[in-house]
Amino acid sequence: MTSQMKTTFGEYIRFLRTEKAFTLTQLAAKLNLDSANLSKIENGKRDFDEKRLIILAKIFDLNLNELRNEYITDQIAKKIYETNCSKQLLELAEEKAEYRREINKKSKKLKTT
Amino acid sequence: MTSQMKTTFGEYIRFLRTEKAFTLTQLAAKLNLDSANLSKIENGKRDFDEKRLIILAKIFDLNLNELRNEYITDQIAKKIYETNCSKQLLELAEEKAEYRREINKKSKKLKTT
DNA sequence: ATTTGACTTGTCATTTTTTGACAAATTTAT
DNA sequence: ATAAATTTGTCAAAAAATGACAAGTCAAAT
Repeated sequence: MTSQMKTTFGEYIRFLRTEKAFTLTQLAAKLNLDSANLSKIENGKRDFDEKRLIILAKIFDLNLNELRNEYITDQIAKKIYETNCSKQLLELAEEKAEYRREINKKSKKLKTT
Repeated sequence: MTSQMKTTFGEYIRFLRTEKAFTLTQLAAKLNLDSANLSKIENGKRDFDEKRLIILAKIFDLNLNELRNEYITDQIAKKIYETNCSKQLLELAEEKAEYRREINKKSKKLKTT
């Protein structure tokens, strides 16, 4: 499995966990989480808290940035899925994101002036 | 201004409002909203509640589906912007959304079996 | 210069959503 | 059959979003 795979983040955690033959309870403890809730996370019934990415990276010796990429792409995928956003609309969304970046640039300039 | 423009949803509402020469107070009343909060919405400091899309469409005589598209692309753009998601990662996100759709299809099949 | 109207900003209580925790049920492996 | 692992349901607590109102700025009109 490469660092960028097309699964949910929950499934990815499960993959990492089973690969190292941890039980839910074991991994949950490391993550300072209840095993029941970790189960829900792996099954996509709850979100993994972004704050725990750091420790998750440490546990499995992963590059934090790559892990974060896994995470944010999952977050956005979830939103795309939930909103039933077509590819065409997604392109528009990307342009709108670009527009937001432009606005931000400009407002930063104003602040320093 | 076409139905699909590259602005924020807040700016779009402001455009619609000023086009019809409504004051914040007037439009807010129609939307059953406080004018102060509508101001925040237009200035991107609060989100527009999806539930109000229906009435917004009525007020400005817009196609609800197109308006909804404006809305969801804005929502996703916001997420892309906030997470600093690159175009490359966005493609991955789209694939992951596709994956979620696949999963969903399969789970529906199981239910009917 | 004061008043008026439109808009913005800050704050806070309320509501809604998310999370953590625990108990109970189900599944899996031995 | 038993034990361990996992899943599911529930509920209180924490966190985030929303509604409401007061106080502020700003511009135009008087």
